[in-house]
Parts: sequence; structure tokens; C-alpha cells
Amino acid sequence: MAVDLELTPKTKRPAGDACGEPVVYPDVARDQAVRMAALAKALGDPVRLQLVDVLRKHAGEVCVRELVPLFDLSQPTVSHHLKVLREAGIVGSERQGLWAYYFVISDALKEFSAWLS
Amino acid sequence: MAVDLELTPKTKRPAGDACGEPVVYPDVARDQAVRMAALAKALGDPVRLQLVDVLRKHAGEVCVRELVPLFDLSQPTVSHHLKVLREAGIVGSERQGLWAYYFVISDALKEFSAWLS
DNA sequence: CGTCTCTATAAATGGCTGTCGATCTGGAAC
DNA sequence: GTTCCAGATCGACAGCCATTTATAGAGACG
Repeated sequence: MAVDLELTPKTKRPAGDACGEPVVYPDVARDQAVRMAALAKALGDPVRLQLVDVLRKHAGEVCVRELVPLFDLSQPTVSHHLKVLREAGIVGSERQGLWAYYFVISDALKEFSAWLS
Repeated sequence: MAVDLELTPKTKRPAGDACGEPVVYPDVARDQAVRMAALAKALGDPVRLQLVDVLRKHAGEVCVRELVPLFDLSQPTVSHHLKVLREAGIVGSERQGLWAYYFVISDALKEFSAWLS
């Protein structure tokens, strides 16, 4: 799950030696880094992180109207944050009549979580 | 490790019932959300995520001069990203003579990683 | 039909961010 | 000393972001 870079030989500098030629590794995972950074970016806001937290604990049970008063924000702002999470693939939503129920997509954070561990 | 919100009773709506009164939980962890979101934000850039990855694998072995050519970026930009990571508490640096060696602070991502799992 | 409720979108805005070139600092080597 | 080198900082600029108010859309209900 490591994110390798666009380097090549994977030599190791002798311990005492100073900083010299770039020690370079093959570019295996620039796109992986882009994927995971996109997830991290979506989680990089306290509101969205709390949204994900509450949705993980109450998947499919919470409608937007219940989420709004949890934050000192207007309804459109909460809707905006939910949209960011949706576009990041972290949450999904299901509309039932007048209400929209959100839930965390279970495997969305798997790759990122594994890398982080 | 859950991030609770500024809610109170922790009632659960009957399953069939529609979206009604806000179901509210005690505000236990707004600051925790702020902390973790700051970490996520710092990781929310592919360059920084790759920096953390390479530093995790080569802690204290890599100087900035070796990091720069890994990215299609100028030295000041890489230095800027390292600063962001430093201010987020994710990496530290030690200056040895002319070179600066960076390393990932081991416990920095622990809380976030645990929440994510 | 009209009206009310819940949610999403639009437009505007102030602030933050990623990037660069140029410059500064401090140590090494001559 | 002077010169060179690694790294950090500065100033500027373009693009993105979080927020708000206002509005639109879609379904329930009378």
C-alpha cells in the first residue's frame, strides 16, 4: 500500500555519507496518491469530517434536515458539504419522497485507511 | 474514537418514521474533528501525500535536495509543502550542517488513523 | 389547483492555496 | 576573507473554497 515515486535505482546512501545524488524510485503510484489525496481533501474540513462520522453511525437514518442544526451553518452550506463528499465518492444519497437520506459508502476509505496504517 | 456532535438526547427514531425532529448528540468532539481535519487537509495534496510516503520509508535519510527532483516542482514549492506538513505536526526536520533531514513524527497520524478504521 | 416543506442550485464574495522567480541565511570549502 | 551550496522565506498571481442570500425544483397535502 506504499506510494512509490518516480524514482529508479533504490540505492541506499552509506549511513555517514551526506546528501548527494537523488535516490530515486519507480513511479508506481502517482495516481494512487492523487486518489487518496482527493479523499483526504474531502475530509479536510471539520464539518465534513463530522458529517462522515455521524453518517457512519447512522447510515440511512438521517435526513439533511436533521444534519443542518448540528452545525452553525445554513442549509445550503451543509448541502454543499454533502455534495463535496458525494463527488469524492465517500457518501451516497437516496431520495425518499421529500427527504434525502445519506450514507457512507463502505469501501470508499479503504485504500486510504490502509495506507495510513 | 467517534466524533460526536453538539447534540443531546440520543434518541432513535422508529424505523419506519420519517425525518423529523433533529436527533441530537452531545458535543464531545468538535475540537477533535478540527484536529483530525487539519491533518486530513495537510494530506489533501498529492505532493504532500507522496512526501509523507517517502519519508515514512526513509525517515531521516532523505534531504530536501533529494526530494525536489521527485516532483515536477521548484525547490521553494517543495519547501513550502514540507512547511505545511511541519506546521500540521506530521513531519519534523533536523538540520545537519548544510542539509535538512525530514522525518515523519510517528504518532502524529495515530488518532486520525484510528478514527478512519 | 395552490401552498407548504425539504433539498439542491446559482450568484457573489472574501479568504485561502499552490506555484513561481527572486532573494536571503547560514554553513562548507577554498 | 570570498565563493559556493542547501534550504528557507518573500512577493506576486491565478485558481480554488467555504459561506451566504436568494431562488428553483420536487413531492406531500389541503
